[in-house]
Amino acid sequence: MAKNGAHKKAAPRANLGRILGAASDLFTRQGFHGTSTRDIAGLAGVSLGNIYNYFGTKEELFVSLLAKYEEEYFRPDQPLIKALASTAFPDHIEALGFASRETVKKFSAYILLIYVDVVEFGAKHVARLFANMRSGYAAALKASPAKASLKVARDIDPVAALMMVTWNYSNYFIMEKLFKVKGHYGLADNEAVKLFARVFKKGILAGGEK
Amino acid sequence: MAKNGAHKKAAPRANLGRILGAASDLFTRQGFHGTSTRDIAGLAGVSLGNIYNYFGTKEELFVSLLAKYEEEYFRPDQPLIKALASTAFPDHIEALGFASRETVKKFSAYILLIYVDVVEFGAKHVARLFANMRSGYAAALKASPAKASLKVARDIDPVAALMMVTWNYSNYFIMEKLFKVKGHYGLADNEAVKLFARVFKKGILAGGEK
DNA sequence: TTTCTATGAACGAACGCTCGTTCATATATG
DNA sequence: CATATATGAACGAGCGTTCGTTCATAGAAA
Repeated sequence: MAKNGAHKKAAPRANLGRILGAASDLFTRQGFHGTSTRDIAGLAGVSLGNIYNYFGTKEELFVSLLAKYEEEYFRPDQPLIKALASTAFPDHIEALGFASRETVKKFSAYILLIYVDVVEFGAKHVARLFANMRSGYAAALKASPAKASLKVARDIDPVAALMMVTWNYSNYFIMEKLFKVKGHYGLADNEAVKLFARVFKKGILAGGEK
Repeated sequence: MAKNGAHKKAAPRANLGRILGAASDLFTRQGFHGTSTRDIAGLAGVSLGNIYNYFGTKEELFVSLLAKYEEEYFRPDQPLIKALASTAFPDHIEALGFASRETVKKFSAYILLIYVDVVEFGAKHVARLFANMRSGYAAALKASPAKASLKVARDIDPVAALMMVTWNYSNYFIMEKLFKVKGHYGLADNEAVKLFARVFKKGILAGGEK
């Protein structure tokens, strides 16, 4: 950071990161309209007016936050993206479970901001994300090392099955994390991951035991 | 020195319902902090001050709304509650799917208000709802007409399986309805219900075909 | 019946405060 | 110098809430 020598000097645009961090903290805890620009400036340790050197409006700041997280979320090295690309679906379903858990933990702020957008903006800024959801999963499956079509039952669409598994896991951990319930199934995380994988592989009905 | 009021003749406490209805509309569209008491009074066709004849504070109005919906949601004649009580789990898994769809449609306002609470109040008012979730499903299963333990594979906890099925369906339709994506799996509602039931019964892997 | 009193829903101006945003100004860098 | 960054007072609009008041109605008293 300090590429300049002995003299004290703030890194250029250092306050940008502080503003984004403070806004993320507050928006995720009190929502958009429940957070004031003075709150953000105060937590960031920055003057009120300085926020407007970086963002035209409060909503623009919110949108920038969403964009920043989105960019990070979909990078190939992030847990769920990596798992979707490398997992031999429908083998190793558990791997998708653990990747979902890691992702929800790592990106809980992002997920909460998406909920904020749904609640306070009618999903205005995130609708695009969900509109083409299926094609992302289809691409992941196509690039997958295993031939899913061979191992998935012939009467099941592999893409839909992959989405079902992934979202089941994600929603489970979202409920744990965001709704602040610990073990709402009465199970530890690993046990829940194993249970879901067991059901997804062979079904609930007796006769499908391993 | 007051003005002459234009009083409408109406049933006593008739405005209570109008206030609750307007608040529900607005809170679900703009969130709690994004909705002003003047907005609510205006939409309800009621004076600003009159709101405070019924509710001590704006937050109290919000909490009353949540309580009203909760009471209605858990009545025995509501679709999902009825389905959980009467369905012979794990038979007729589809019935849980259709009941979930009906419930999400009928109670979309309630569900959105729960999200509002999560986003703007840190789940303060709804945490209790989720804390003892498992016991509700366990009770439903106990009162179920079929002996679930006989038909569920021996290595699967029937209560957890019932929760998994129900929440999978609910979360699917919540995403359809609240996030405003139509057919995010690329399937019509009935097809999605059938697909999920198929997977839950016999699993994804080849060899479990019907 | 008529008259009086008590009740509480309804009103909306007003209060004190906070909101998002702007702007004149200051400072430091290059 | 010019440029980028920072400050916080100031602005006007809007906020949740309060409060003095009006008035339709109900019941008691005559």
